[in-house]
Amino acid sequence: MSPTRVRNRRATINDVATAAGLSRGTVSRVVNGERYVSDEAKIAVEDAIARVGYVRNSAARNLVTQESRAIALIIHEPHSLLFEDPNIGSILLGANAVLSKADYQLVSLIIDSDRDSRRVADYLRGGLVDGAVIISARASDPIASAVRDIGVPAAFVGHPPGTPDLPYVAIDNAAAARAITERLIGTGRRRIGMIASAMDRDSGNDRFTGFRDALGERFDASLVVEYPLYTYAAGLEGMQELLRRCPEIDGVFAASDAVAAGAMTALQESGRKVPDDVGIVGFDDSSWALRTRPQLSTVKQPADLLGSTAAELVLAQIEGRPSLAQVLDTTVVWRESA
Amino acid sequence: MSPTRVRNRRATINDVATAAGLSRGTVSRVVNGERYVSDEAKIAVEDAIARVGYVRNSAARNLVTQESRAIALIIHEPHSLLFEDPNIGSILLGANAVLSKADYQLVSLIIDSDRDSRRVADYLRGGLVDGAVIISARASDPIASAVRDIGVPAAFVGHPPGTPDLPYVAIDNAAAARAITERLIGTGRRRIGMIASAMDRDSGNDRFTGFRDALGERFDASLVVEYPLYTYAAGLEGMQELLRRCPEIDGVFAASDAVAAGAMTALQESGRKVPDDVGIVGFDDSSWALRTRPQLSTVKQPADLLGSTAAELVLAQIEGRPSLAQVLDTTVVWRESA
DNA sequence: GTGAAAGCGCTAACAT
DNA sequence: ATGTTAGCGCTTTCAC
Repeated sequence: MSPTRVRNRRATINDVATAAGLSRGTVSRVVNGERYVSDEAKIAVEDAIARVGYVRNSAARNLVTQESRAIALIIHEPHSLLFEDPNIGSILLGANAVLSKADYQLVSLIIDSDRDSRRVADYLRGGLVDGAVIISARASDPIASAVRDIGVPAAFVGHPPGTPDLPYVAIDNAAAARAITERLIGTGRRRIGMIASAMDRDSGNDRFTGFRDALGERFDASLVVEYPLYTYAAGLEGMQELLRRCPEIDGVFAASDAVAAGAMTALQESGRKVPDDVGIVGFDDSSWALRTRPQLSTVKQPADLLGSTAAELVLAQIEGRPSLAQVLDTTVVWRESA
Repeated sequence: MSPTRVRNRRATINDVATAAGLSRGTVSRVVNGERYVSDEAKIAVEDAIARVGYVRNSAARNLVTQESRAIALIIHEPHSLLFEDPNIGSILLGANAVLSKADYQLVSLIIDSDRDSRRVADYLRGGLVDGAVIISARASDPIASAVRDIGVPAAFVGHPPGTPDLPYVAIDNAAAARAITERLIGTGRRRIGMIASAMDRDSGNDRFTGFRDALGERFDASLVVEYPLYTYAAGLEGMQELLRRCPEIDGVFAASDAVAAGAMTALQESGRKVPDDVGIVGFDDSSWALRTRPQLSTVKQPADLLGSTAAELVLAQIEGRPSLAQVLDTTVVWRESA
């Protein structure tokens, strides 16, 4: 049962004040743990709070303090990708860890329609959050410019072209792709292809660029296939297509681990051995990489650090500290697939 | 650039009223799209809003209306499981679709520490949301009883033992497990084992119960291994252990598709053929099921419907309609793995 | 150390 | 159809 309290109405600070025989001001001071309250008053208030079952109304508090101590994390992903992408969970957890420590509530808002997009923009505009991190926005995502217009402190994870000029955290996809492609070249592969994905996003586009640059003159556009999403299915089909175009292909860079896993299945179904006949590398170092046989050589991307850094960028802005874009390091993890 | 507005202060309804030469009341009516405003006034207000750059302050509005038009979705999962579980994304999207249509904002709150747990409880208590969906709470999860105590309209996805007496949506895990196990028995398997997972949750526990019941007298406890999480790794290790205990095993029920995929890898590494030597079935009909070779026979669980139904249960309570627990149907999807 | 009072920005009931 | 007014529940000067 709930404590004795006024029927049909949540107890307010006034009820507490009356019950404690003190003023609202004093109750407020106790509730906010301020100095200058006698032990006597403190006890009386705490006792009264328990008796009337008081809990503070956040709307009222936010109204007067003009802050909410909440940060939004906006996820705008195509349906299928939402939880197919192992990075999202890590980014979320990374951001939550930082915000939690700073005593901010992380609220995740997902955008799955234009209607959502508008509602989320209103949510931000209304002052219900003090800042926002925008995750994996596509190029020229309307929510991205909305965030800029609203003027709420914000940071992006990733840095798509057309993104408003706001702080971001990203990895250097092109450099990472170049590094792993060079390493693949170093194993003596002669005909190297790529299964590119998500070319409408910075990640997909830059990974392709890095691949092309690493190959230089040896780059062969006919050995590149492109799919809209980073999925296992894309890898499966893409590899089959590549095999059709060039049966002698002996090296493949897949735009993500999921894609690489699909490609490996296609390779094995075609009777080829990995890495003996064909070497294959992925990107992410997600749990996919350990699931394939042989295990995948891949690029390790610090997803949780991406999330925590973005959160810190937002906090910095709120506190008036400088908040600068950051590019995080990646490393190549070499296993058995190439 | 932002529109002409009072420096260093967001425009309020008063600024709009002054600029339009009308009263606050009229401005409020226009903003809320109420009847009884002349076209003339409407235009004047809209014009003034644009000029001063007015956006409504949600805290103030929520304070007077005593509602927020937001619903929380609380995710309390162990780290690794968070985005390993393909159902979560679907549940989220399902809930979002329903709430979006009803013009409610879905805010996802993740609990990853005790600190988070307290903060989320405060968030709910503070009146920042009008309702909550609690997803996959473990048995006796403290947040579950907190939600009950707070008294906010709520619904659970899943129905762990020890859960407060609140509406929930679930599938009948035991019945589904029984159905697919019986089908496996029907293929003539003699030594059937199970890789159980997450026995501290209703899903894991009930799937085991269903398996045991289906086998009846033929149930052999030594053919059951148990792991804390529904993961590929659990399947891999679990299958190796089962093979060690009983090399003649010819049928396996894995508690989830991810587990089944791991088990299949172990089986293949041991030189066994699926389904010829060993038949294997999973649970979820997630994207995992299509990724294995051969593809998995499994139980299809309507994850998005779980989310949308839970959201409807919450809306029903808010609107004072009856809100009853629901058990959703599952179906067996028979493919090639057994 | 505590009380009184003003006001955050908005809606809604009541006048007119 | 529009203006006036009284709060919503809280924090925060400013007195004392």
